[in-house]
Amino acid sequence: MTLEDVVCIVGPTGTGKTAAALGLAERFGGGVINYDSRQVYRGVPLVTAQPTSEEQTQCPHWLYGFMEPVQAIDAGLFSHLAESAIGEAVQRGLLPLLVGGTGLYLDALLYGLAAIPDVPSMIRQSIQARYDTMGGEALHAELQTIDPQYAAKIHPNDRQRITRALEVFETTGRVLSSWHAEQNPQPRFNHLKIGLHMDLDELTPRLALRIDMMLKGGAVAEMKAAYQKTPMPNAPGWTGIGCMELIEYIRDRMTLEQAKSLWLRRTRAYAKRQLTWFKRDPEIHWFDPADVAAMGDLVAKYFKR
RNA sequence: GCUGGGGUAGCUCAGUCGGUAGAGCAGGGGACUGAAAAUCCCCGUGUCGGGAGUUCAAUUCUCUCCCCCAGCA
Repeated sequence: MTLEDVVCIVGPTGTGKTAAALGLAERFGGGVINYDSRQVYRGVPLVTAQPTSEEQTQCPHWLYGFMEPVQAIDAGLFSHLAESAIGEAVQRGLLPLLVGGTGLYLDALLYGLAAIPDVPSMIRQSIQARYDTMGGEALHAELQTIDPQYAAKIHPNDRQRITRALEVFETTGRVLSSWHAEQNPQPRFNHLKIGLHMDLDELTPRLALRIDMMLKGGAVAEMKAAYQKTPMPNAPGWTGIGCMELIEYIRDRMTLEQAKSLWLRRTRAYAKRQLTWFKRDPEIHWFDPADVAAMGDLVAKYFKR
């Protein structure tokens, strides 16, 4: 069985991935599939920088704004959904263009995940509770005895990874590093990664400008309406940068100025983490974000289209 | 003008019973295998407002000057 061709557009937030994707879609007859963990949520298209409805009419789009804010998404669910979206696009004769910023989701999709079953919420909750009462040191020490290999890789303060490792062990009776070891790293698609490169100094003013544009475009009203429908500050859909700050403002816990400056700082820090993540990926071909023609030439050459 | 509180890292501040100083945030670097726009790790020399005095030694005590804040005039 031959692998499907897919183009992945990567890079930090705010570099113009949407524009590049639309350019490539036009040239090759493509369909855009989202791999951004926050743009899947309904009700906040502006704040999460989803493609506008105008942009979405230019070619078919998948996986934008379809989840309810109370629903949680994770790499496994995403990978599953994206796989079928790719299938649909191919069936329609379109070149799938994966666009987004969640590196983990892209890896999960391209290389697959270990077949770890879902963790029952009872188990998750009890481990969370133990972390709260006993602390990271104690649970890390516990992990050290059951899975020294994985424990060595993570820090006692890393609550998320420690509790994940323990809950997987409790659920499956197997240790996380053994699950990971059985994975085969074969790609599941014939993929080409195109990176839009921009360093932080250049990106920062663009991010600030984008926040201003979002606010001018009605971001507060959008968030207010969405929050009224789902008035839970901790809903999974509200964990995106921008949402959290605007909710604080809406709930009168912050001035708009405070919300704005926090929003920018966190966006910038996020962009930096993305840069770090993508920087180490040798598969990525880096481009000037504006040079869509050069990206297209590489796509043409690589896939002989 | 008077009284009180301040002037310490880019910002907000802690501290030194006298032996030249440290947190949070910001910033820089990094990790990342089912919460990932998450979670986490590493990196801190700065005329301790200026000047003078006491002292072996002052950012720390004293005096003085400058600046900020609050209150009183």
